[in-house]
Amino acid sequence: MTKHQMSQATTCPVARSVEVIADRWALLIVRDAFDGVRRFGDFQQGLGVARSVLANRLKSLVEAGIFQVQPASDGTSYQEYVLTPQGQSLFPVVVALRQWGERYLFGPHEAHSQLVDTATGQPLPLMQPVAVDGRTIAPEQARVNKVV
Amino acid sequence: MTKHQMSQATTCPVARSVEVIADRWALLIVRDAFDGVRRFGDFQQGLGVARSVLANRLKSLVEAGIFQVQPASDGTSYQEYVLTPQGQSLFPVVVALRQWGERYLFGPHEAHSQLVDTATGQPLPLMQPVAVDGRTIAPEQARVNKVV
DNA sequence: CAGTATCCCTCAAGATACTG
DNA sequence: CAGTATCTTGAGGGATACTG
Repeated sequence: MTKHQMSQATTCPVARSVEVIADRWALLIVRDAFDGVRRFGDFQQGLGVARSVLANRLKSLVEAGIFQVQPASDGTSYQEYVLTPQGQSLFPVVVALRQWGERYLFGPHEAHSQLVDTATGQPLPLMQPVAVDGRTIAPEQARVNKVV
Repeated sequence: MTKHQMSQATTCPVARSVEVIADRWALLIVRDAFDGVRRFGDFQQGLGVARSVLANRLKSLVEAGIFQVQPASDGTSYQEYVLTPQGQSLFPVVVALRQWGERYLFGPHEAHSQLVDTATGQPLPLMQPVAVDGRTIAPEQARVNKVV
């Protein structure tokens, strides 16, 4: 089954999301965007990705509605890549990945980058599980892919 | 920069998580596991993935500590692949991907699979944002990748 | 049924050089 | 600086056949 056939067929939102953003670079580009990066060169330097690859990914992400291109804010004639509302809605995905990584992929005393509240400047531990209607839901209480 | 070099260098939890699970199949395998799938053949049939690919992915996921292999519960001599606690902790990631997909990758009347509360049998809309210390946090209030 | 082994092939990724 | 064009390489994925 090809990717395209799959995207036509699947009724699973997880699968569709995976097709769009679950690749090596897309999520890191989005992460950097949340950190304020907007320019091609800054993405490129920060990620260490080949220019051609970055150009392709950004194009895909624009087509997917995650980024939009707009004139540079500093008056130069270049472009900026900024998250659309749809792209900003990926925040919980990035946070969930971050929380999981912090918890399982680092040693107890190993340093890692942290989430910071831009209002207070304080680090946000952010270790609460996803909440449903004000209560916490554990994996055992739900089935992820039940078709109804 | 190779993948391995990257895994040694990065202090970003998002990047480490991406290395482990952000590929085309891994997250779908985890999704199916949350839906109760445990056997090789069931994963294979459900995903439509090549056997060899599935075997590789499952091996990687076991090595990463996301799945563990255990004797089949039905008395046959085969194995079952079940999520470890670390693997179950990917629940928020899968849910976040699901929510985003539901919201942006489906038409208003297009059917999709849903999350179901196994206790009540009711579908869970699950559209609340990630909570921090009991309050809701919006993307604008935080930086994802600030190193502190 | 549950994998493993093999072959083939496509595409993603990197490097480099070039253009506006 | 911000891309585009081109080439090469290698890993990932599919199909098939084989084994316990």
